[in-house]
Amino acid sequence: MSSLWSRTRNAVYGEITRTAMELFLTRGFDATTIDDIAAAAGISRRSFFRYFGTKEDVVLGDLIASGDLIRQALEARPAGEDAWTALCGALHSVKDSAYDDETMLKIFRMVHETPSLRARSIEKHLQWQALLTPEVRRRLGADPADPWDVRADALVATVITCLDVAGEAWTRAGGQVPLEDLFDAAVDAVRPASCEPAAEISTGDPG
Amino acid sequence: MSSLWSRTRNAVYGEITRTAMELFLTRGFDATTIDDIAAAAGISRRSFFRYFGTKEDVVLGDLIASGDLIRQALEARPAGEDAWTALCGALHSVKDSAYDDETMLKIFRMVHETPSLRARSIEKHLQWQALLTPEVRRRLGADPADPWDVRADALVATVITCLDVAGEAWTRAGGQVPLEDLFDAAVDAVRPASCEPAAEISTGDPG
DNA sequence: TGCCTGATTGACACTCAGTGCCAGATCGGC
DNA sequence: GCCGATCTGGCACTGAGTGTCAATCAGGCA
Repeated sequence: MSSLWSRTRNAVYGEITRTAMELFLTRGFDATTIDDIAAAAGISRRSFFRYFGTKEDVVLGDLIASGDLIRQALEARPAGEDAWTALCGALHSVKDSAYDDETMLKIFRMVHETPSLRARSIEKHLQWQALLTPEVRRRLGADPADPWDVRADALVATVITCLDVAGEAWTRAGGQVPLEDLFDAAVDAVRPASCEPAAEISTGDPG
Repeated sequence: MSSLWSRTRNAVYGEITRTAMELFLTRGFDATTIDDIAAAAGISRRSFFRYFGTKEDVVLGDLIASGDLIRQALEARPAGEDAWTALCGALHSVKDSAYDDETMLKIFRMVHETPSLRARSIEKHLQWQALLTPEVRRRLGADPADPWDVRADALVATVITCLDVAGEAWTRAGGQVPLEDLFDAAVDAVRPASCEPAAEISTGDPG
């Protein structure tokens, strides 16, 4: 039952996020203390930590949630599709709305320029990797318990890294170029279209 | 002149590293405070921070130094070589000696299991990327100021990611397989040998 | 309506990382 | 032996994050 308790909790969660993001974007991430956030949101310092483990999680909280969406998108891909194509297709489903493009650009820049945020963002991406690897292993026909088989890990990590690179270039370019295009360019630089599908389960007729 | 001042400094630096690493590996990274390290090394708490910016830097201090070695190795690669091959070759020159394999395994595991260490390790790798990208851009013939060209960034980030994946697999496998082999396997999974050299400056005779 | 249980909250105290400041010691050159 | 530069230790401070405890409040039950 998600009655008053959890509804209140969600409301407070959203309120903290809104308040904190506004402070971050105006006076900067490091210059905003948790006392500032708590005071502005009308809660106690201690309560803040009951909603967010760290200050960084306020900014990157949605990231881990979208990791699960990507996993679902990956599993929904056609069964015969090779792992690389499926992975790229699934990553295309990352649409962090909830913010307009200009705000998104500010947030990206902030994450990019703040070491602790940058690091935590990458940690989240590592969690994505753990989420996606099993399905890729399955598609590659790899033994799930074989620690020597690095193919799936390499593929997943690479594609996510391409997304990172694209995001970085997107901020550098001031959001002038669609993120998708940059992602595609990064992916194509790593594995040109001329490449035949990497490791495939088999039985596939070429084409 | 690197006379007494810097010689003493280097000696103290090494002493702190040795002492701290011993504490880390016995009682754990998080369970070791900087006061512990300072006391064991016979210096003041304040002086510790004159040698290391953070506690993590004691463990990962050599990493940033090897970044420069990789850059040199990359620049020393044959001029005609395609960027991908040159990058992989340069990465092979990462040999963190100074520790035996068993100690190395413990350190890897510690870094892997400690979030703050993991994060900082990734930050260092980002610094590697910034170091290596210019040379790769040069090899690709990219405009140094063009923020839209993501090829070099994608290539560098991918190869470094492969090294990460290999390192992770190496710890999972208990160091049973040479790190180089795992790295090669990861690289080959991303871009099979059947691929033709990605983006090349040109004029190269095939071979 | 009144009570009980469980989850939430705020307040206080605490540890620890990291920084700024200042006085004293120490080395190198003169 | 003196002087400037550098290193050192000690002190105080901010800020993140945690443990604890009493007070509060929703919901179920008689």
